[in-house]
Amino acid sequence: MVRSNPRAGSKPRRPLDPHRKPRGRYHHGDLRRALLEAAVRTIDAEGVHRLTLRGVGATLGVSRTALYRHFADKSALLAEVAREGFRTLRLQLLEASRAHGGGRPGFEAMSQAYVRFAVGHPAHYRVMFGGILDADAHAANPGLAEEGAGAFGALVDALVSLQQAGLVRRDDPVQLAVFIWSVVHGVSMLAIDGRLSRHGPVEDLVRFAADRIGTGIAAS
Amino acid sequence: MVRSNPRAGSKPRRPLDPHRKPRGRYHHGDLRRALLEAAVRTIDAEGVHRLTLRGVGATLGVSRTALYRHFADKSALLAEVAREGFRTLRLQLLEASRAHGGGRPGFEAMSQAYVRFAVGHPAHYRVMFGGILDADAHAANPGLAEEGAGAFGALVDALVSLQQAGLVRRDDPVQLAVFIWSVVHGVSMLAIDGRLSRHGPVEDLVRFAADRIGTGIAAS
DNA sequence: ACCTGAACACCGTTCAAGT
DNA sequence: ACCTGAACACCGTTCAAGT
Repeated sequence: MVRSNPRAGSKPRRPLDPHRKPRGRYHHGDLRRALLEAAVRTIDAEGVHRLTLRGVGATLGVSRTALYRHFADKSALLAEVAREGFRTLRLQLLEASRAHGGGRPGFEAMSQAYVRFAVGHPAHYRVMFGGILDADAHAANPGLAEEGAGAFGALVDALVSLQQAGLVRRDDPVQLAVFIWSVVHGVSMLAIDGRLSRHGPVEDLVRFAADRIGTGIAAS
Repeated sequence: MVRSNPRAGSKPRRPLDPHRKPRGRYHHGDLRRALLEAAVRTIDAEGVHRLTLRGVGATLGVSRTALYRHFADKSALLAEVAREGFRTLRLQLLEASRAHGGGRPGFEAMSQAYVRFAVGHPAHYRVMFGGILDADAHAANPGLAEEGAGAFGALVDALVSLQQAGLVRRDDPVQLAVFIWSVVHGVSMLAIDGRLSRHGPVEDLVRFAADRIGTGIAAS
């Protein structure tokens, strides 16, 4: 996969797809965007620990240090990947909720959408939640926490609606949301780890969980 | 933290604690054991991504390749760390169950014990569940899956007891256990990530979750 | 502004050699 | 058996230099 004879040929760099470079001498239309997308692609295909800056550079036909014009370091790249992940997740949760109206069906649809996002983008999800980003990375990218809070907020809002409809007990909606979040997060993580493969389709487990939770948090 | 001037001095290796070497010319009483413990220590103190083979070697006053006598590679070391983690987790679950008898109190005690283990050994827990180990690592260490199944089995057994006592609805106990597992795993992961720090003590969330689940899975 | 190549200080892993 | 030092093929990051 990698040339085994270092510094041998003269300049056989730039492995693939030079058509990626739009025009202009040597800059992309939007290197930053391209970097982000390439990172997500290799992360989802091969896992975070396989992502190398030199690799994404090569994929884009760009030097391995070009990235530093757009991100402080590797960690900043990953933080941005996570931020966009939270944004996408929030949009998909809202869409699921909208498409199914409120009530129990809407609640289960959101749960399914959450787990579907995680299972559909396992490595992306892991960058968001897998402890890959440290405190410094969070501090350097305030938008990350914001988007994370936004995704969580979608859950809280849905719960509040259910409470107003008299479908859910009037506990603190934040505590309720944290509980629900734990469940879908737990299912997602176990599914991503392949630990649920012996136990039938994940959708079935999500449905079962949503039913049991529904009973557990129903208004009395 | 690391000497910045490479290959300068003659042999200022062996940074700390030569008293660690028992006797004999140059082997430990049990290098394998020492390696495992040193790995867990630095993992819990600094995180998995900070664990280097050269580092644990130096900590033990041993060459950086000595490890290869006891483990195939870094991944095999981590797999063994995970295996021991599952073993400890299972023992702590059983102990919590035993100490509180069956019933709801025993169930909540197990839940608390699970999350306590995770929060008490965050990086260790992440090696077990964080997707650090790939399929090859699992294939190379069959005991890992066994211990994982053992820990899960403790949960299933507890659920079966609750069913027999008429306290839990008679769904498939494995499906019930997977659901419960998702909840405690989700709480653990979010707690480890520091995402619950704004929402009060984790114990409170676990108690709340156990209550709501208890209602949700109660025998009708 | 944006990009490059060379250099630096790390890694994990292999291997011939020592006892 | 168990351990070592040197070497190899990688990393992320910095920096002077190019356009």
